Amino acid sequence: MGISERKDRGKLELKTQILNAARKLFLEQGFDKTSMRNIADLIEYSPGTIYHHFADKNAIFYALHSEGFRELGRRMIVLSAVGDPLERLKAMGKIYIHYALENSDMYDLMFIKEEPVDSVDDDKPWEEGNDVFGGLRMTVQECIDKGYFEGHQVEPLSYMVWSAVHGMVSLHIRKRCDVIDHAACTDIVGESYESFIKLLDKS
Amino acid sequence: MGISERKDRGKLELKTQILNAARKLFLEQGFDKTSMRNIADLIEYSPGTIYHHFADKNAIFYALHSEGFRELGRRMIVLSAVGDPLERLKAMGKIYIHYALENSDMYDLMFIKEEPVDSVDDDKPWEEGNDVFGGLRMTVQECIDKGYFEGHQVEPLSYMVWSAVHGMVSLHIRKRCDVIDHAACTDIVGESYESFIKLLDKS
DNA sequence: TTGGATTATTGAACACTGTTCAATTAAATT
DNA sequence: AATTTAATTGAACAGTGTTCAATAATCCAA
Repeated sequence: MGISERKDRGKLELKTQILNAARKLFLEQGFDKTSMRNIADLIEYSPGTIYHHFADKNAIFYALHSEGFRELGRRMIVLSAVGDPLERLKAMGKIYIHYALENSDMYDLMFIKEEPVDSVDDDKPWEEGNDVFGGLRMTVQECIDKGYFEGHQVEPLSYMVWSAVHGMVSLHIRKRCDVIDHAACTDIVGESYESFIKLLDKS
Repeated sequence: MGISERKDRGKLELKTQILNAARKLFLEQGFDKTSMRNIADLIEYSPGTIYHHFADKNAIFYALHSEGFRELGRRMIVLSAVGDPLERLKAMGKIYIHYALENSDMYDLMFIKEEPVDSVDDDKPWEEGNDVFGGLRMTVQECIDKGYFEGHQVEPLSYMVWSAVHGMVSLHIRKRCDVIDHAACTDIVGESYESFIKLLDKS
């Protein structure tokens, strides 16, 4: 079956070619302004060819979106070095925020954009998100076990922490934070997260 | 000038006709799936006519988005009855969340969707948002004045509070909260907000 | 090596999109 | 009634995602 191996390799190469072109164009000009023809032009194939490797435009960007989660997960690995769960939780938020602000287009795809309905099964909903949130939930649970956050439940508390950091970065990415007084506050996301940490420390 | 009055009235009527049709279609099928021709068909005018009342598609939905802010502001009026600023702050969040979940498409337009770059002047950035955030900032300032939130600054703290509620509702609207264990938590946004309030109360 | 079956690739075509603009119709003014 | 002004049209433009019959390239057995 040496032949079909080469076949698979060739196919995979084109698939990654498409993905590379899509990523390049997407990071340069955003999702909406990246057309299938743009991608096809860049890899010098006809538009129709792409559809033999991806069901539709969403499928391409769903693949990229998965890449983003792998990278985010990779950045979270260093957290295993942090013993105290509350400190780990705080560091987690910092990593999350850094990733989001450094890769805002990717973050957009991962957490802000409308999910393509077709690409998500009802049975296995959003596996990538589950991995990230699972890590958060575990850390929050450890905090509770150690006596932090008295009177809180793990599920709502985890969601709240996630919401706080997601809110900060997504309002920033979507430029809704122009309402902030820049004289009084240069790095609104950073300082806002410090404010949040102060709340956590008092609990 | 009785004639030009009638003229203005007629023009305004068509303008609101367009707005009504746009709102109806938008709430039924969303922004992207609502086309200019759809709107034109509904009011039985040609597509070109719309462009004599609105610069482009964004202008129409920017007008709707302004409506949304007026409604949200209207709902905030009852807060003047709440004397204690911390209680007022908490009630503010509740109203915000309720509005967002009841009018999720509108909220999408107001806080999640990419702002059309052209519709925002650099000098007067996002007036509507300023009004809402101004109310939040004032209440937070009052809290600080009364001795709550020791060691916090008004600007980052306000942004943090806003981020928390925005995060909760926007993750919910964009269906990113499927990662939550529904057995342990039926109303994730509500319970998560309760968790947040507990943090505020301890500060 | 040749012929037949597979597979990959093409590019035209379809039904849409937002937007523009010369031509037409309607209304108001002189 | 004639003329000016404003409102309205619908075809046209350049683009979109997607499909599909036709073509080109490849592989495998005889």
